[in-house]
Amino acid sequence: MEPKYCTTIRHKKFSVADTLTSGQCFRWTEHEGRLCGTAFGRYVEMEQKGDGLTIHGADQSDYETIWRQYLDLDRDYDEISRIVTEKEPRLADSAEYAVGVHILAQEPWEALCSFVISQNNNIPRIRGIVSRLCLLYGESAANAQLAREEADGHAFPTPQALSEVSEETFKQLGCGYRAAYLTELSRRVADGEFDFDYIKNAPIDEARKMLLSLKGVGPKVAECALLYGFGRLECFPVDVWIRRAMETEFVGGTALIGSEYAGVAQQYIFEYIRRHPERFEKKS
DNA sequence: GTCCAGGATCGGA
DNA sequence: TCCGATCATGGA
Repeated sequence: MEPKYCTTIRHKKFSVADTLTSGQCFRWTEHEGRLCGTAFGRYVEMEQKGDGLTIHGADQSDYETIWRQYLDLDRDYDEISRIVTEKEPRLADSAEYAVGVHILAQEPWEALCSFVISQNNNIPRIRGIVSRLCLLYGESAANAQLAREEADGHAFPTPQALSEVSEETFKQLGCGYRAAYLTELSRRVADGEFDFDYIKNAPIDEARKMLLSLKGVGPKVAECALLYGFGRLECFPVDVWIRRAMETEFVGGTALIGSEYAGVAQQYIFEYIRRHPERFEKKS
């Protein structure tokens, strides 16, 4: 597929596969070693060999204006790893393990909506729901015909598009009790009640308060949306897995919470758990 | 059949 | 303020 853009990754430990399959977003699929999907209206396939990254379907302009920021390639994660480990030495294993995972700069609406769907749900099922929403209500990317899975070639639906979907339809698509949340959420956002650019730059507690005013958005979903969709790296989402880790590995709390890169540390912990689930299985 | 998942809401103490 | 029940759904 043309065009394609090749670059050398500065942060050599970066892993595009680990980053895109780390539970931050629910859209990318892997085919023959390529990560395939649509963001910002463009369908691309990403391929990494060592520190070489090829983005099939993107030209230099796309790279500079979209993918470089989306993958957070200009940030020094070695330095962040050092900073968070210094603040919390018990994190050293996780940080070393997961330093290849960057925090994605997703579109705010997609992150917010995806994590409303994620509540009390599991990742495969979340991915299925998101995929169906994209296929049915998301616009086709310009080169969507190249997509290996049809839904991968569709953008995440806009708030306007979802505001026209009935609650009953959301249920039929497997959203369960979250259907009512999606209905109200997309209507309020489509009505312009939320200025995402304002939330992006607002004082963090004000940003939290605004998101928490949405039905279906509690503390965890708000933190995820802020971290993955609004670029607020200090946010620290606590799900059942992180809670278990706090009860075993980080007894007594951690100085990380509230610090500048708490969200990155959280992602390192999550990644560590994800790769060693047997160490964190639910206690009976 | 039971338990669980990147939880939030609600009513009652 | 805090706590338990409840909320759909599909996989283990």
